[in-house]
Amino acid sequence: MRTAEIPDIVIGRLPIYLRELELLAHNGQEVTSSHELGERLGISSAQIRKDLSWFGPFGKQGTGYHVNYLVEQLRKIMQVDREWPVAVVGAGDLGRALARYGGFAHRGFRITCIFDNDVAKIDTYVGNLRVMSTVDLKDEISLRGIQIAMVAVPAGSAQAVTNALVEAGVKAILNYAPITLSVPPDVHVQYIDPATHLQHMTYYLR
Amino acid sequence: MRTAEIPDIVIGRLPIYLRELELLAHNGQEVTSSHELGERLGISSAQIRKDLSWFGPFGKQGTGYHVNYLVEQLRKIMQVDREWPVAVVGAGDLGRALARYGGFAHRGFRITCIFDNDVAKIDTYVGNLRVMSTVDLKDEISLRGIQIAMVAVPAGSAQAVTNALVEAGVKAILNYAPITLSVPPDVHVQYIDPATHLQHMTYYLR
DNA sequence: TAGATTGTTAATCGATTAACAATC
DNA sequence: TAGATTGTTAATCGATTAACAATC
Repeated sequence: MRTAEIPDIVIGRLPIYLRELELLAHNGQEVTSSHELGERLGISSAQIRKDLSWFGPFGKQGTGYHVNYLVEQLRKIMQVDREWPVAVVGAGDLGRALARYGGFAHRGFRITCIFDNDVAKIDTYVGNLRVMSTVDLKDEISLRGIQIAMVAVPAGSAQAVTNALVEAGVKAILNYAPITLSVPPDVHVQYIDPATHLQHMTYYLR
Repeated sequence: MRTAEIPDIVIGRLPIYLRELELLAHNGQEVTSSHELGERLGISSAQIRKDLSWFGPFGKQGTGYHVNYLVEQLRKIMQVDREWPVAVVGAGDLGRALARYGGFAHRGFRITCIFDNDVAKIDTYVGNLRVMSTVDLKDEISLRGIQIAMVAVPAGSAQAVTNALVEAGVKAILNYAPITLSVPPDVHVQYIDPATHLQHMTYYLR
């Protein structure tokens, strides 16, 4: 049962738990505990148990959690027990790096198309992907039923690109442009802006 | 006065405020209000006023905030009223994209060196920067007094790279490797992992 | 002046932690 | 059994919001 009242801050920690559990599984570890997981992630064991308990009892008293089982359950919960097609908009350095990044394949995602508005880039290839014109963005994305997109265009074009994505039916946007996007309430946006992250830390430097 | 008790969650919003104010300034707007800013950022006006009030009174009743003045103040608070040298570790697609990214220059940062352990990459150039061997990482970074680094290496090397950075005196790390790092308490880490961000959103997709 | 908006307080809301019975 | 660890409750802690006097 997916209850709507689960806090978003809890949802945001699930991928971190999953990633660490996958690492444990990769190392051949079969069982772990909230204490061990918390230790490795810098999170309290109580918080991990509380977060998981929103979704069901996954552990055994005295024993802990079976790593593979918990991985499987978390993948189901986050719906990454499948492969989501993802569109990249922008075929600059960043867009091309994202399109070629090997880290998506085993985590539920596949980049299936890339767009740019620069005629010098259209019809060039990034790996196996032919760069398409943003003119065709809306048709291609809605035709393919793509729900997830990564925006890697300059700040000045990001809102227009976002509007086109939303019109095409995209419901989740990972935005690399250094700008806050305006989207309808049913569209999710996550922000990645390295300068913003760095500025968060410079506050603490002496 | 920089009081230690200011919540980190407040600090994390300051760069967002700054970014939006810089955009307003760029558009030639001279005055704004907590209401307008909140509207644009999807944050309540009360929260913006409360956040800013940790650092001083910056506005005028009835009028709001002078954009340029608030930009200036926020830059001082976050210490980005200067230029921080930043090291990039990893000269793969991502590391090179970061080293060439034009978005740092006006936000307080300059990439001043890039490292890789691949002999095929060492001594090649990324823009003006010569790729240096990770063998020299510790000496170069401590010699130059660099306090900020971005880690763009595979997950398997990220902790070792981090240890070297910490030994060299780095106090702020922006980590692109999909792994939770272990660092001393005086070292700050921010995480950017696109797959994690995407997984956060797939939970909500239907 | 009248209208607008700040800075701040107190109230509300939500998240984290501590503690422990249940039980493997 | 004895030791360990979960799942859950209640208490604590912290963050957000509402409201408004002050004042531009």
